[in-house]
Amino acid sequence: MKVSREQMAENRLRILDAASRLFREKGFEAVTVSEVMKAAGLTHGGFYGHFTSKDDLVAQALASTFRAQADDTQDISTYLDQYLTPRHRDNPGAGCPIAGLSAESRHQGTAARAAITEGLQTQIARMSRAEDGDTSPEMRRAVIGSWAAMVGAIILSRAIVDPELSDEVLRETRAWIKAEGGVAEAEAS
Amino acid sequence: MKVSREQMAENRLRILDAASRLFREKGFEAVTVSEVMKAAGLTHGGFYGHFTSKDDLVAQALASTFRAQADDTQDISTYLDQYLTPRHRDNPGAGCPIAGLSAESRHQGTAARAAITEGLQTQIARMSRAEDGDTSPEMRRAVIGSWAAMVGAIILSRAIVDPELSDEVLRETRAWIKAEGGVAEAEAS
DNA sequence: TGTACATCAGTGAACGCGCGTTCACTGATGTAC
DNA sequence: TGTACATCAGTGAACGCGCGTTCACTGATGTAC
Repeated sequence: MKVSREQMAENRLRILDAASRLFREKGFEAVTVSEVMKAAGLTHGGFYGHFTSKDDLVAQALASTFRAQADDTQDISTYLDQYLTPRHRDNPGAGCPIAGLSAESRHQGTAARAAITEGLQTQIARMSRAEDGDTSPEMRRAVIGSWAAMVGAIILSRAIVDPELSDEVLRETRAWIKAEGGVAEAEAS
Repeated sequence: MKVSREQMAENRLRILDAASRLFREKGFEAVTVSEVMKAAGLTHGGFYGHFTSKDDLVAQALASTFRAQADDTQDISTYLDQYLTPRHRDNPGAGCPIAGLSAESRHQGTAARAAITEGLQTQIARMSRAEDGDTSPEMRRAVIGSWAAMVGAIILSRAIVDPELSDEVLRETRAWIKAEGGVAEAEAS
């Protein structure tokens, strides 16, 4: 049955949110169109009224997730402490889409990879900007290096079965970034 | 037709090598059993004479890859220079299995995840050992942090479509690790 | 404002395809004598 | 050493299943009068 225009717009958002969470939890390929629609409270047949294909959903869900993430501007040093935690590691569905999906995006379509690239670009640019609005090369370098270490540590900690080693990777990477060449240090200089 | 025992052992190795390369290139799920067997010069039907399932192949291919990698003991500082390069980024099939597959291993079976965990464990232990055979906590921390940054940088550089930003991530992460808290520094202390 | 009707968002059965897996068969291997 | 035969690695057609996608249908929406 037909629904109102507002209802349809809300359904579309619910599909995107469900897809974003499921993709981060289980990966693009393991999630089915039916599963996404069911999680959004709909049946699979209506999917193609909102999106042209599963590839299209992947790309739009990524873009939508980055849009949502860009809104909550974070203090960089508290961001690190929230990022490299068992809580983030154990909740990929609500976690960072770069950590959860950038590796798999390599095997996805052009639009999905473009969305990931753009998300990374804006994230790096945003984190590199100091409080006075300037961006020094040292700052940008520290952001890129720290960011690579953060994403890598979450990915490794999720891959590791042994809980002790997994915790150690998070803890030691966090300490290493902070002590040795973190963003705060580049900020201060 | 039946083949000799040596021929069969060689075929098994060819299947494992082809699988290892294809998995790193295209991911576990995108590679089919038929594709692996064809790359090994065989037909798909014979597959189940060597492995009990595709999951079994995934686990055994990973274990075999780590065994091969453990042999070539590397000097750590030259390892970094070889690792964070466009060459490595552009040749995942011959590249580091951790960088290529650890993110996807989360969605694989128990045996595959155990193989990844063990591979990581031995790699960290091997890299943490100084020339005199000792392992200091500082050394281990620097290895874990550097290693997370290296894996993260390769994954990000492969996800990024823009070649300039991709190169920058490799270059700046390499410089950041070296300058700010790399393994060499912990070695020297 | 009330009514008649065209529109169209959502439903659920059905389709085609490719995948992992199975199996009857083939013919070279390697063993028993 | 030579021969007869049981074994079994590899072949390729076939199977079942789940996936993405399509489509005829339903019935609430919202517009024309």
